[in-house]
Amino acid sequence: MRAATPESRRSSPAAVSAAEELIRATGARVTQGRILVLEVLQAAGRALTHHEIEAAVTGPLDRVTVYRVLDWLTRQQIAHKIPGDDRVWRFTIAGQKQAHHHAHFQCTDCSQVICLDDVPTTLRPRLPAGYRSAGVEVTVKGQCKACVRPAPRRVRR
Amino acid sequence: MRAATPESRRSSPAAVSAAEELIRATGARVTQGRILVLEVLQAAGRALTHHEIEAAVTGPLDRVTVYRVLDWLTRQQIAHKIPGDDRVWRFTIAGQKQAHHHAHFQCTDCSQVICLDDVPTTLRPRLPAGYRSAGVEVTVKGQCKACVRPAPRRVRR
DNA sequence: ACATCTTATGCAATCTTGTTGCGTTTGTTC
DNA sequence: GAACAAACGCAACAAGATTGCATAAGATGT
Repeated sequence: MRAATPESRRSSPAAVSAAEELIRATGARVTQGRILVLEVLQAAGRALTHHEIEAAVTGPLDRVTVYRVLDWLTRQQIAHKIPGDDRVWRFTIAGQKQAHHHAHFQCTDCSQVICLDDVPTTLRPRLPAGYRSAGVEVTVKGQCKACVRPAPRRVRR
Repeated sequence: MRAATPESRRSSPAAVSAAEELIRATGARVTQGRILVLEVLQAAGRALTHHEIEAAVTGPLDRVTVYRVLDWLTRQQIAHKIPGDDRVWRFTIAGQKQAHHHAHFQCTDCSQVICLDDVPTTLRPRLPAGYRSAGVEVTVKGQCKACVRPAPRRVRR
C-alpha cells in the first residue's frame, strides 16, 4: 500500500473524494484498495480490464486484492462487470441511469469496451414462457476510432 | 476409406445427416469430429459450452479436437460463439436469418444461453465520431424457466 | 490514545478454460 | 491402393481468476 503520510490520509481538506464518499455510503470499510481502484474506474472513460486497473493504481496493490475489490464493487453495484470477446472481464462505474438498460460498444480488433449512454432501448424481446427478464444489454460490435483508420492496434489487454 | 456403409461408420442409421451435408458443402474434410460436434449442436435447442458438447458427443473425442472443431465451425460461420457471464464460450448453430441481428437470453443464475429469434432490432445506437459499427448484439438478462421457480439451480456449467 | 474485534489484504498455491507443438492417423485425390 | 495434406491425440503450456490462511489495517468502545 501507499506511503501515506499523515497529511495525505486524514487532514487533506480539499477532497474526501467522491470515491471515498461512495464507499462509505455502503457501510463497509473504507480501505485504501477500494478508494484507489474506484478512483481509477471513475477517471477512466471506458471499461478497464483487471490489468489496466492494476497498472493504473498508484501504489502497489496486490493482484488478488484488486480482484476482490472489483468483485466487491460489482456486488455493491458500484461497478459493472462486462464479459469481453477476449475472455477478460472489464469493469466500469455503474451510473444510476444505466441500472436497467445499458449499451456497450466493443471493438472487434482491440476488444476495448466503452459505454454508450443514449440508448433508445424501449426494446422488449419476447421471452419463452416461464422466463423472467431483468434487463436488456445492447452491445455494438465494430471498430473503435483507433482501430478503424490505420493498421489495427491489437491491444487486447 | 471408400463410400462407407452406414454401419461401418457410426451407429446412427439416419443416413447422411444434415450435419455431414453442411460440412461437405464447405469443401473441407468431412471428419468424425466435425460431424459429431455439429450434430450435437444441431440437436441442442440452446447454446452449449465446450464441456456440454464434449459430454454429449457419443464416442471419445479429444478435448483439444472439440476446441478445434468448434473454432473451425465458427470460422465457417456454421456455429456462433457467445461469450458468457461465466467466462465460458457457448456455441450455437448459426441459422442464416440470424446472421446480422441476433438476440440471446442469458440466465443470471445458471448462465445458460438460448437464442431469441424474433428480435425487433431496428435499433441503431449512436456511436462516437470515428467509430464504425459492424452489428448489434442484444442480450436479455434474467432467469430461465428452471431457475425462476424453485431455489435457483446454480448449474453454471 | 489504546485495546479489541472484525474485515480486508498479501502471498502462495490451485483451478479452469483455452492454446500450442509435434508426431501419428485419417480423408481425399489420383 | 499410394501419396499427400489436413485433422487428430497427447502432453505441455499459458493466462485469468479463485481459494486458504496468516497478517495487517479499519472501525468501535473506553
